Amino acid sequence: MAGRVKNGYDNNGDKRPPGRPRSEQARRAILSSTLAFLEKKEHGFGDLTIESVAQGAGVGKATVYRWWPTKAALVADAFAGSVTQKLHFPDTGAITTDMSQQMRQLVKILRSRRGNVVSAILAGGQSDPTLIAAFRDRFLKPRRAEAYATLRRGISRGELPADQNLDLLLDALYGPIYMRFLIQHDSLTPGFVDALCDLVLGGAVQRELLADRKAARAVPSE
Amino acid sequence: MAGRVKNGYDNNGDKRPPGRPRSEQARRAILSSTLAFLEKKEHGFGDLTIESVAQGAGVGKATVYRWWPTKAALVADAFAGSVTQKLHFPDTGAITTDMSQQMRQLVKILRSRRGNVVSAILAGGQSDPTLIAAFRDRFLKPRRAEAYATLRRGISRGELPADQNLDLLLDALYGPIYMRFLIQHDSLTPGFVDALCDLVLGGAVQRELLADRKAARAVPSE
Amino acid sequence: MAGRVKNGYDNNGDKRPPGRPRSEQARRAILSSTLAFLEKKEHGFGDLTIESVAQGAGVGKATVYRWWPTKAALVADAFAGSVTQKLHFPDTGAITTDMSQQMRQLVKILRSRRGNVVSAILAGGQSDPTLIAAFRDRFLKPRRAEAYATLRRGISRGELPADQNLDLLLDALYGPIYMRFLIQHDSLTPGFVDALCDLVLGGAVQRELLADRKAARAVPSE
Amino acid sequence: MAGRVKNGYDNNGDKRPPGRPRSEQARRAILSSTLAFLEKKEHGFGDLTIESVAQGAGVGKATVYRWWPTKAALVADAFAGSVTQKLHFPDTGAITTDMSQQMRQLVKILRSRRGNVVSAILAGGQSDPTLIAAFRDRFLKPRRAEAYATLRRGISRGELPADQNLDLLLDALYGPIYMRFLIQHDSLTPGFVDALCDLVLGGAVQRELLADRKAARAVPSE
DNA sequence: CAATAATCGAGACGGTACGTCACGTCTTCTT
DNA sequence: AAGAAGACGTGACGTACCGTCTCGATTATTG
Repeated sequence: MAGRVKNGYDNNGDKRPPGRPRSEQARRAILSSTLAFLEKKEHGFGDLTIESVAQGAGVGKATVYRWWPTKAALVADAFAGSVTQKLHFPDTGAITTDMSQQMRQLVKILRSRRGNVVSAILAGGQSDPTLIAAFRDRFLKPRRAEAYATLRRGISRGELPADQNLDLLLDALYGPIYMRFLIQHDSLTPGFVDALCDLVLGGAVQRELLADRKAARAVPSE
Repeated sequence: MAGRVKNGYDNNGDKRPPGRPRSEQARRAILSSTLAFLEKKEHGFGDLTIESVAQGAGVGKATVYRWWPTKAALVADAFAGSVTQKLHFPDTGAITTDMSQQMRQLVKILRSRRGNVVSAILAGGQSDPTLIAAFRDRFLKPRRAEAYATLRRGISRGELPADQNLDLLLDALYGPIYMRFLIQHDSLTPGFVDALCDLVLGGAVQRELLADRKAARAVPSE
Repeated sequence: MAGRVKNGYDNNGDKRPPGRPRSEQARRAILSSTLAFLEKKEHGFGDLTIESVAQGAGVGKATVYRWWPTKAALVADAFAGSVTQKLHFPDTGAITTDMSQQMRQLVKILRSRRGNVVSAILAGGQSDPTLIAAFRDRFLKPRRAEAYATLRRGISRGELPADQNLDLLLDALYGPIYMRFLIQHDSLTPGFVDALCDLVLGGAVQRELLADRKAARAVPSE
Repeated sequence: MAGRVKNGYDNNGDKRPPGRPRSEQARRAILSSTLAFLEKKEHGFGDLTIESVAQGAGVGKATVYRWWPTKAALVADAFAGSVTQKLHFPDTGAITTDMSQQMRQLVKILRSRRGNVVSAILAGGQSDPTLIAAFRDRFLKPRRAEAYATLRRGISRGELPADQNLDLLLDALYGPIYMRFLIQHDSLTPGFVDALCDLVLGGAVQRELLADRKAARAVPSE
């Protein structure tokens, strides 16, 4: 988003503007330098300085400012570029395993150095709305789209009720992960992910079974 | 406990240290100034400057530094002092309403100006472990203790299975709230809280009922 | 020479260093601001703050610190730049008038606002060796060189003995001026200067006459 | 002077004020601490802090402020109390030796650690008139009084002309010493003192001889 | 092939807040 | 009352980055 239009990378017409073209090498060095900084455990969004990014990239400060209007835009770009990592939703035939496998991947990322970048963005986003918006738009939304598809598969399989509120369900699944990630009051393990899936999806699934049963019971009595 | 021991307010011996005693008025003014700053919507933890806190409190900068080693310690103290607010768990006889009523109170606080302080602490805590620890110790833990009691009431009433993992259950309940609060991808309404309680607790409750049923079914036919 | 080499004004090579060149305007504003401050009667070296110099020059504090490592170096530079003023030794044909005329000029300067700068340097120099060294090198030595020439003219004219210790003679002439200037126990007037010249140079001159006389007497009559 | 009247040491009436009497021990400790600080080569008047004086004396800051209104008053008192040292004018029968012997003593003091206190006072005095006044009144004047007597002895002995301006003569003798002491452009040795005395007093003495000679010549031959 | 134009690095610029230090005043308990 | 201890509001210290600017050098397209 930020810096995108200005960057001119969408300018896929055949006309190039005059003058020296933007240095792709500098751009990459800047984003790498930003990520490298944020991935260090002792650093947060607030500690990141444009000065150090520029120096770390071997680049003039003005080159950073020329392409990214704010620190948030820079960090958002750097983060977005780093999420090439697949957070895939498999199709195992069971909604609980579909979800838990993807959630395990997320947890793995959050616990890696890359997780530091996420916490930096979420932290910085608390005082910079554009940053949290970037996280939502570039990271959360694309994955939610996939998640919806996965859940709908579950519905069509009859594992979930058709009227299930999917947003609520997804928040019930991912909210605890982000909470433990940010507040660190308890361990963020694969085991936790599985138990969480069982609890939340189990609830929904069983509700379905109960409903079936209720419908069945409506005929003869018990 | 940042600032706590140094503050000497635990010094419950009968001997006062020599020298001019600490100004209780200055202390209060500083904490108030800090809260007042953080409660403004446009401000976050990163925007808070000791300089402005001191000026807002009509106090010298050195007086702030004398008692709080870091900005984080100051904010943690200010926050802790502000949570005299009741976040009560009622005893309505039904676990779902007990929980949802308290969660609605939490949501109300998060959506108030006080919520800004919470987000500032959670944000600041991402790069300052003492700050997030302060949040856990002074806010989260005391409330969790109450929540355990409430949930155990539910177990003794037979609403929840005795082997239910309470930490998991609480994270499933509160995680989604914190997630929506911090990422703001969806609305944080009382209705959301109720639906969330139904989903999560309903899951646990129904599992219980199912188990009963299964036990019952074990005897005659199906 | 404090600040000189770093200033890069001696860089008479043809290559300019990279980056934005130093602002000549800022440099001048800073030195002027410094002089203006010190020339006020109520101010001394100890009262001079970098903060006020910067503000008075309409310049950031960092710009001052970038080029002058200490307050002393700044004051020394400011003073050196201000001594374009002529302190000329005339050639009147008589050593006493040559010296007294220049000394009267010095006294005039010391009694002017510029004198405050001198006292500030001499005062500051008591705890900062580089400052007193700057005064010696940039002010005292150049003038002493001229004074030597003037005195040697007197020797060649036969007004002074050839073996006269010139350093001693100059201290005997200027020491009392600086003493009255700094201790202010007595008035620093042109009349004082003349009487001083008569006393000190008269002593040397008369010694010469006496010696001549003695030599003459060695023959017979007068 | 400063602090004297307030000190109440002149209060030789028989009535003592009620309450705890002033601690003589504290007073001495404060003055010693002050001198000890100023005698260190790296310290000047500007570096002296009341805080360090108090701490060095094992005394509360308020005790210093209670008795000395300014840093200058404190330093002046400390210095005055330290000049118990004899700077005696001997009576050797010859004006030149009388003076040079005392001047050698002065030079010795200036070159000792005590000299640092003198330079601190003269430096501080450049921006604090009360400090330089204290130096004049408590140190310079008493010694000048003795010097006048010594010089008048010389006049009565016929070594100096009766109309000699004594203030001028004394400044011609001491000015060069203070100049070399403060500007440090040349060595401050006993040899320098002797040569200086010869030059200045010799001038006066020879002028006297010449005058005699002229008077004699007024009759006939030689 | 020169002229033009936008980029690059470097780094100085006027600012603002940092965290420290000493100021001179005050408030407490002890002597 | 004077003492020590030490907290108080104040203000300058020297440092670090901010975001902007001005350089010479570089690298493209255009005339």
